[in-house]
Amino acid sequence: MGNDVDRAGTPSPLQLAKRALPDLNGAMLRVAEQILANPDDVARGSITKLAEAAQTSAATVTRLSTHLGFAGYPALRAALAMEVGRGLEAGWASDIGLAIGPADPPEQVLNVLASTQANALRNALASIDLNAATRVADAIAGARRTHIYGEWGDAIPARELYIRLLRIGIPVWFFDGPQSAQIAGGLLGPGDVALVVTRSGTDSTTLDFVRRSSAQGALSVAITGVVSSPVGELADVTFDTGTPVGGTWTEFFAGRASDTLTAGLLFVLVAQRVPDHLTANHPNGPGQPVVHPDT
Amino acid sequence: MGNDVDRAGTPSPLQLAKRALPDLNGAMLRVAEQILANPDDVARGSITKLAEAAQTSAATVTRLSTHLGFAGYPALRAALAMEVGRGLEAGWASDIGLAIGPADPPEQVLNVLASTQANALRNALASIDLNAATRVADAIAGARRTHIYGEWGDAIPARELYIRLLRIGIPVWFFDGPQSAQIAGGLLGPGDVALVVTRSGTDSTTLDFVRRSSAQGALSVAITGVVSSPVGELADVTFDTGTPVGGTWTEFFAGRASDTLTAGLLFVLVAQRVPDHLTANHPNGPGQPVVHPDT
DNA sequence: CCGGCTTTGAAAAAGATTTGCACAAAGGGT
DNA sequence: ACCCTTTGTGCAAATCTTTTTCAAAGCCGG
Repeated sequence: MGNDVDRAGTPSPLQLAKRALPDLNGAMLRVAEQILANPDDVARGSITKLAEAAQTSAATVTRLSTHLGFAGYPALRAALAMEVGRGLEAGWASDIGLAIGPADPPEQVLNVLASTQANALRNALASIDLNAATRVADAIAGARRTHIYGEWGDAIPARELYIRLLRIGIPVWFFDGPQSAQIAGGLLGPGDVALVVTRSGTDSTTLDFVRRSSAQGALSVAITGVVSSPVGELADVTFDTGTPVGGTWTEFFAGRASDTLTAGLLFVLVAQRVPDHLTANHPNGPGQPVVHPDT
Repeated sequence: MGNDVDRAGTPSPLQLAKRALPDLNGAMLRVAEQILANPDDVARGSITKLAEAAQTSAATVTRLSTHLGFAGYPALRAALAMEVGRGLEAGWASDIGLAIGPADPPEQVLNVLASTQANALRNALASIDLNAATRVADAIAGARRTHIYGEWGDAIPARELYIRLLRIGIPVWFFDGPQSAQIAGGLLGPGDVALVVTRSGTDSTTLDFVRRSSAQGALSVAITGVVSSPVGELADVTFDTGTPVGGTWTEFFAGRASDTLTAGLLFVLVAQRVPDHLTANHPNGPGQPVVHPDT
């Protein structure tokens, strides 16, 4: 997924300029230096602005552009703008690891929350086992019963998945709490699915539910941040959401985001396997999305 | 709302175009669709190429550019190029308009889900009014009662905020359903806070709750995707989460992500205002996060 | 000091972008 | 039904940007 970015069409103007630097002198050198000094302004401005900044004529800028291998100045500028955009994205998501403190200003809190979660999404993208997801979606789509279990905060993505599946006609139930774990586990049988969300993978009642479900012959599925945790040993399928557990705010929000993404993927895959008549007559109209915005 | 802009740097042309889509028709609509369809080509081409592709004149393209809030076509093109660059860096397509189809392979589903939500986070980053967030956090931290209301899918971020605030000792309750709307609204008084999550901003029972709460003198707060909706008129504070409502899967997931981010921000700001003794003795240890990972 | 070579900027030419204007279509009030 | 305002559109002129052309200026080995 995330690889291959580099040779995606346009070459990097900054690298080209830097590499050409030793071979340049005079006016062209000044232009190249301007580009390297503040690519952001160059990407937004015109050729005359750049020429003035480099104390030369527009003709020289055009010459440098073709010298670097571009079709002309507009081509260089476009490539430059894209590279600047890449830099923005990279810088934006690199705030991770930054903890939120009690005295941080709102602006920083929001920034860290957003970038942390975006980064968590990217990690999840690389970590989620798609074959397993396909297998689980098949199982849920064909199951007599699907029971979803999640405690406290883990109930958030669990419940979200529950109401979404419910909406498209899947025989699904949501449970939490120790008594529920016993009852819900006992009700399942072969061909059924038991799905739990547990960030730490160690919650005892959640493990109890998994154990009972497996004993009844159901397929047990866990969404967790720690594959090597007890739930990873017990469950038939364990999803690594790509974000390990941690004690800081940032890790905590990141974990929730990645769990939610995993649950969202499972929902879409199940929805794709549901007969049209169950999903077609929603307010969005047939042919349109298989899910109502309210879900 | 006037604050934003700075945090996000250049505004996202794709997002702006998509948002303006419903208000457009004829030639301008065709231009906007072209931009959304292949931003990559547009970022590299000239105004006349785009005009031809949209079967219109260059003048119309200029008009659309200014209509979207840019200084002119070059400004739009530069911003577009940067956004395309961001997408390249992140390893996913910058296609905001991409929808999930019933037959898409799991790999693509996951990719679109993740990229859509990441984009939504960035949009939320630019849209959320931090002054309003500070004001609401102050109100919740000092309120006698805080009531949170959300129906169906909107209950997900609402309930998440509820259990988090509950965990740190805030006198908070969660409600949904018509009867609850009446009762919960009537219980509030001056100095209290009524907070609703409503993606569309039009749900009648949610509006009922807001109306009753305001009548009792409570501060009413709405997290929504449509500021110009009924709830935007009624509520004292309305948060624009940066993702408008829409009927496609991608817009739907994006909306949830941006609402959740907004709710997360509010939680952190409230937690910062809570006395240490309520948050210090958690398993994470004092000095460390104010919230337990389970929350 | 001279001729060939390269580099450079000025200016013309070509192209891109904006603006002014007239016209046509759509909606609203009488 | 009529007129009037409003809005959107394309054409064409005007402005700005970009490329190309061309001559002048600097450099270097004879």
